Amino acid sequence: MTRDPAPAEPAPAPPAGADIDTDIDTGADADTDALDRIVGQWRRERPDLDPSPMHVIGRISRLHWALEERLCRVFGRYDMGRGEFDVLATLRRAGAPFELNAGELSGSTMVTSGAVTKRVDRLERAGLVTRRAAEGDARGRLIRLTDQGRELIDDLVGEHLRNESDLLAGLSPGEQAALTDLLRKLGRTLPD
Amino acid sequence: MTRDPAPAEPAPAPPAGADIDTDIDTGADADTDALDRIVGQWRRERPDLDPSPMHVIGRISRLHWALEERLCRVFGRYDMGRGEFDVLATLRRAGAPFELNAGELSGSTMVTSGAVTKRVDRLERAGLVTRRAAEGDARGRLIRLTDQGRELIDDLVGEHLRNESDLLAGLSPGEQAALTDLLRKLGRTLPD
DNA sequence: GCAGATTACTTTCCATGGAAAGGATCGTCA
DNA sequence: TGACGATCCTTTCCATGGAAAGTAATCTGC
Repeated sequence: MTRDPAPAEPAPAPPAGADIDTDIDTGADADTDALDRIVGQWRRERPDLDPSPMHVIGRISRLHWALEERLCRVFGRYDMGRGEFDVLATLRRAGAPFELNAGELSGSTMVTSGAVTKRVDRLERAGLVTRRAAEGDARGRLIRLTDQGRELIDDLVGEHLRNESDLLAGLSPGEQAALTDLLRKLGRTLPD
Repeated sequence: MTRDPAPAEPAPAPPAGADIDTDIDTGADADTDALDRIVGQWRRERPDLDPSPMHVIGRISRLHWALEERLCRVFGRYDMGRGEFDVLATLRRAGAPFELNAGELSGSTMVTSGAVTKRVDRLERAGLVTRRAAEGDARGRLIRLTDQGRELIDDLVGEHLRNESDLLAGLSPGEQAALTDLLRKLGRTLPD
């Protein structure tokens, strides 16, 4: 078995439109989704709490996983996982000579240095990157795309972006821009 | 070492405001962030491609992880991981008698049945849930909150929602509602 | 010029969850 | 009624990545 078919949420729960007084019509209609149901359940069970933050945070989480699943299908066609893709893409977009040290990769891909070591191990074994000591500092390791790695990521990124574009096709360009700005602002204003 | 401090993205990259012609002012200013830099790098390296979908999808991914990290701090104060929290919260919001079968938990929490088994194992060991056979169908297992589990999740959810509310405090109620609607629409219109 | 701190990466161990096989039970239909 | 397939959960094995210790090289201050 791969995945249980999910018999849907148990409780009925009310539709629940916009939960916050100021309602801005963005063109998205008020259809109910899994998060509306979850928020409705919380309203019923804990009327003393305001579950409305879940509308944003829960949807970001669910969308993340839904998108990730679809993106990884493309990576899979190239026998590649998300982690390897991130490393190749980071090296590629850094520009010639497509070489970064492990610390830069760790920072850009937001994983620990240990994870970078393992990702690079796999890519090196596949012949897509090489590792060499940095001149002048023998502690540093420079990871560089091979020609084969460069070709692969150049193909893959094209398909990846086509895929991403398809995934967003339900939103108009204006909606995509509005969403971008709201997400950027949320990221900038996160505490800590 | 816990996490390398990330020496920031290597290339400078242009500021890049809204990439899509129709620009809707949502109040978020045009400050540059990590994704603007990434998109700028791709524009420079692959001017033949349109990297703008990354503005939405990349930010959803980054925000997901940033939020997750902050949410898990609260769970950690209760010696609890994200997976256990999800199970307790799902049982709690289902309402009395706070009992669901493993399949329902699997569907609601979006993990495989195997993962549910392990999460429930841990919660059972901690005395927060019990497992019993469903009457009428000996294959089914009913997972139910104990009183202790109910008390814990009732406290924890309060803190969790306060935390989520703080995380969104940088957005006005109207912006939160607009973001909710856009995310809901994106979720509804995802291909597949 | 060298001891101790720091840096940069690797290694080891562990936690989590997916995939797929396994086991028990149930439903169906001959 | 009993065999076969479907369903529901558990088990096993594996992949991934984090935490923290380990290792080697570099820096700092004296």
